Amino acid sequence: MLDTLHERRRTFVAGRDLVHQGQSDQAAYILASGWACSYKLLQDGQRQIVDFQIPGDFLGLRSVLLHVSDHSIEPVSDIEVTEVLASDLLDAFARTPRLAAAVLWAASRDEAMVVEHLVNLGRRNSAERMTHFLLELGRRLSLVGLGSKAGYACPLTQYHLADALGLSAVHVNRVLRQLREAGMVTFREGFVTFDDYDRLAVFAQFDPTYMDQKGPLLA
Amino acid sequence: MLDTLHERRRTFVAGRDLVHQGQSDQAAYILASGWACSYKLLQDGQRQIVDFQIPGDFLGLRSVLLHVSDHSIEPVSDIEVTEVLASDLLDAFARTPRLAAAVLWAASRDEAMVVEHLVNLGRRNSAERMTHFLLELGRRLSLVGLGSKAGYACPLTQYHLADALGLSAVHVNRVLRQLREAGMVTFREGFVTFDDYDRLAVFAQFDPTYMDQKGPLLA
DNA sequence: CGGAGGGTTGATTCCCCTCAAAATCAGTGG
DNA sequence: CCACTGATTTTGAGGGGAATCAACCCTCCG
Repeated sequence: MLDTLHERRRTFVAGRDLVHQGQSDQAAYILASGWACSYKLLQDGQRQIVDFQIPGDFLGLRSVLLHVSDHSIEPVSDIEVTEVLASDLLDAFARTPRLAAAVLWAASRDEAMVVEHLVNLGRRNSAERMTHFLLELGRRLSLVGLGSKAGYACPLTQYHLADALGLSAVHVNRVLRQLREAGMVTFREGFVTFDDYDRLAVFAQFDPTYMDQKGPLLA
Repeated sequence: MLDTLHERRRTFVAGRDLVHQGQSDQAAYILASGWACSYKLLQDGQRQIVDFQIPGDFLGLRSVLLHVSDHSIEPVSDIEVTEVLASDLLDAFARTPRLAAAVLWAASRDEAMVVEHLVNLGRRNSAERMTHFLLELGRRLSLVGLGSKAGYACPLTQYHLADALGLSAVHVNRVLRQLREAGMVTFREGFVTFDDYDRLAVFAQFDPTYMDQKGPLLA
């Protein structure tokens, strides 16, 4: 069923937005390779990154369901996606209720992720926040074979981290140094290396149950 | 269709959790009267309130869809709810695809709300954050006839505000005083009064488009 | 070879936290 | 009717974490 949806394959270059805040009648995409991020801009130019998307993730699902996009999406690296037209998706829901249930499950999982980010911003200090973020990303990448408890390749800049964690880029740099010198985690030259995974997990109170869902409910 | 789901009516007293983090196979509820809040606890005892629910809102939808609850729900005041059993909801999805689409839309709207809270925590200072929060609540209450641009009744304590906004209760108190003395908004004795709505909206960069959705897409 | 993007470091400032103590208020039982 | 208790709000003093401002470095690339 899903295969019939995989329509057009497209590529986008790093830095040029796929979706703009306020845009309507948008298509959704499934990310085939590369990384992207979804973010919101404030009027004064500040931005908050809501989440990063890695291969296998949906892009812009909420934009389709709400008819209008409340956020922008930027490719972090060059990316390949397969486009899913809104109309096709809706038709598929009507013909295959279980697909709707599956998408509902996926949307809930996304929301659980955003909720955990909210906790991260609201109640953890900068070092815990950074650690939790890097661990979460590692776990997600592991699930699709792109990482392990040793580490992973990571195309993000320190500016990306700052905008995701609600910190300044300068402070991100200091926190990374602190974590590196403490022998906990190293972020350098496009790679994240976990120097002491277990200590990191305790330090950040990292409890991954919110991302390890059993899969869609059996309707 | 929805009416057949409205099963048991139940009441809960303020302060005693309806749903516990980690609980599985939970029912969902529709809030008939009173206020509730969903929150997550950290191991060190801090808590982050994710959202408040007001009459008409769904409670615990995500818990049902994910089989297990990643958050707790506490009644802020005494509340009345109607219980919706998970099994009934799933049956209804199978029989009425449009209902699934509608619930998917509702879930997306909830997520948009959480995303805005994320921006609030990440990129606004305490006064802007407070203002934005009070405006959002006012708008939501207005939609169900419980508020206006003049203000609304609000059962929250300053501790609730602190846990929702990622601040300390002491600082919440100072911010409220500051806003009151600036002639912008008054939070007192269970009432929020907007003293200068337009100035507040500009100050907090409050753009309510993320909550004014047109309704479920027509499948 | 100049420029842009990204990373690093220091000095200073300030927002918000923590600790501490009162004041106010609602409920409760004697 | 009042003493007592606990929850909530208020205010002050002091400290610290992160922001801001300002350089400087490096690498890559047209």
